Amino acid sequence: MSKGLPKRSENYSEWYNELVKRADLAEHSAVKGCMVIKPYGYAIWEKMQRALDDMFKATGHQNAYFPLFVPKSFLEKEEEHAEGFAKECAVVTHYRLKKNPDGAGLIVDPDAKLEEELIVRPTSEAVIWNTYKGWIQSWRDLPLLINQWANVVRWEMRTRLFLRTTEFLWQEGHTAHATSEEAIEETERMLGVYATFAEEWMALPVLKGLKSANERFAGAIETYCIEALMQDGKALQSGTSHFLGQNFAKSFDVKFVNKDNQPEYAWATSWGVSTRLMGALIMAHSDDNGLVLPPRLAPVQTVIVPIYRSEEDLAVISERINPIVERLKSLGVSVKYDADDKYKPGYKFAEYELRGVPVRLAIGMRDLENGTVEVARRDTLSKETIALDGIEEKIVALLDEIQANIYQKALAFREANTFQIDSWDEFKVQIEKGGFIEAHWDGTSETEERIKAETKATIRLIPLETNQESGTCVYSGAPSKQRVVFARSY
RNA sequence: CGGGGCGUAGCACAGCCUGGUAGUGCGCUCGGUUUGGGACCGAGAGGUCGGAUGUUCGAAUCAUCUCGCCCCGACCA
Repeated sequence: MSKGLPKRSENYSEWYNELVKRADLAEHSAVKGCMVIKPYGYAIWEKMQRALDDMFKATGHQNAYFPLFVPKSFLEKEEEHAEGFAKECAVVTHYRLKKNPDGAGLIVDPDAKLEEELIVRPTSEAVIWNTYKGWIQSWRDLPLLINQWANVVRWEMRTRLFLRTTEFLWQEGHTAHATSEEAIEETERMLGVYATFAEEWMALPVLKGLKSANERFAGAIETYCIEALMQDGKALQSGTSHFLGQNFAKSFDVKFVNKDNQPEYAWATSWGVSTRLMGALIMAHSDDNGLVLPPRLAPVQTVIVPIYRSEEDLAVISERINPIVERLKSLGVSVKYDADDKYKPGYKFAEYELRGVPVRLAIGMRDLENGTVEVARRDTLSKETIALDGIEEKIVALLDEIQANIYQKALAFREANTFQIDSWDEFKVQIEKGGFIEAHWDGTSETEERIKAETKATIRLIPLETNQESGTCVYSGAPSKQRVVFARSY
């Protein structure tokens, strides 16, 4: 048992906040709304980055880097885009400080006012499409498939560690294509990459779909998304992929000459996932004892704790364990042998549990005599004593089993918390309990807004793969062609 | 922006109402005993009480102002 971690059932958000801090993932910084990602949390993010980056490269993308600052005039060019982000921009107005002539410290030098304000990027469409103007002339320059790993700033009113911070880390893909069809194909391809990553690496089942017009990215023709269900019954948008049409090409005058020697505007996509995925990972799997990490993203997949009374005992145990550590490493398992004398085994057990290490081995003199080892798995909290011989292969198999089990558990949770609702009364009752609600919707923004105003539920997505099933809108009673997914969300 | 809370040792907090030697737990240092689910004993080190001003013989404590952070809302691709 971990000391004093709040219970999910009693106060979910306090549980989340405490867990993030206690598991050493992140902490609040001295700067409002901004967090410090600590080494253990960053190690998980790095594993996510690595896996995603490999997937981007495998689908033909290259990394590049664009400026942190966006001149205000660039941001203004795409009107909807500008309007969508205007309310949450950090603005640089000066470039110099000076000694305070009236006292101690520094003041902003009034003589150092910028001619044009710079916006700290909330996203990079503007600066990137301004750049693409110089890169794209001919159909031969297309498709242009670029990704950037970066930080962005969105001045949200209220923040939460990982889920919504003023500054956050993400990747943003920005591609340019010769045809609408190609761009849509790209948009859908990257949504698929995100879904695959969520399911295979994060062990997080996600729904794929389209956003309604209200929820669409500012400046997009169509926004695709993946949505996951958290343990408190709220939805979390975990990734988005946008078909931007020719909006940005027109705003930034990015034209190419096609094979018929005719000028055309390029077609665009953008897609991103952020450190918010860390929040999804934490909330989807963890329990009242702490973090539960899927093995594929765990910085330490297996920890080995020796139990000993004397230095001599430890030497004997280490002699037996060291080759096992080497063998595990050669099998690609990230393993830590924790022979640190500073803490007792009980402390270590609790600590590794809190940090979500998938597999823990404990071995003492008693085991050495019996040729056994105690194997504890984090996902089920179960322990068993098994033969030490051949332990390496068993661990490799066990890690796979845990990865699959965590996914199945999350999937079962989502299925148990997905409801088809056909009456407004039932809708209002169910939304209080949480979960995904599949209901008919008449397709109008007005209805969507009224539902939101009355229940705080939003349309999370319009499913991509769905049985076309006609019905009547759960709110207005007007005809509907398919069910959409409602939920309260983060 | 509204509501609430907090700012005192590295961390978590008490003390404030009723002004008078700045405390407790964890952590840290040293010594010893311990080690199969967060060990114990002993001895130590460590604080401009967020900041400013005022009241007072005297302010962590009272008053005024101010800065900052957190939580709940509103907001949010």
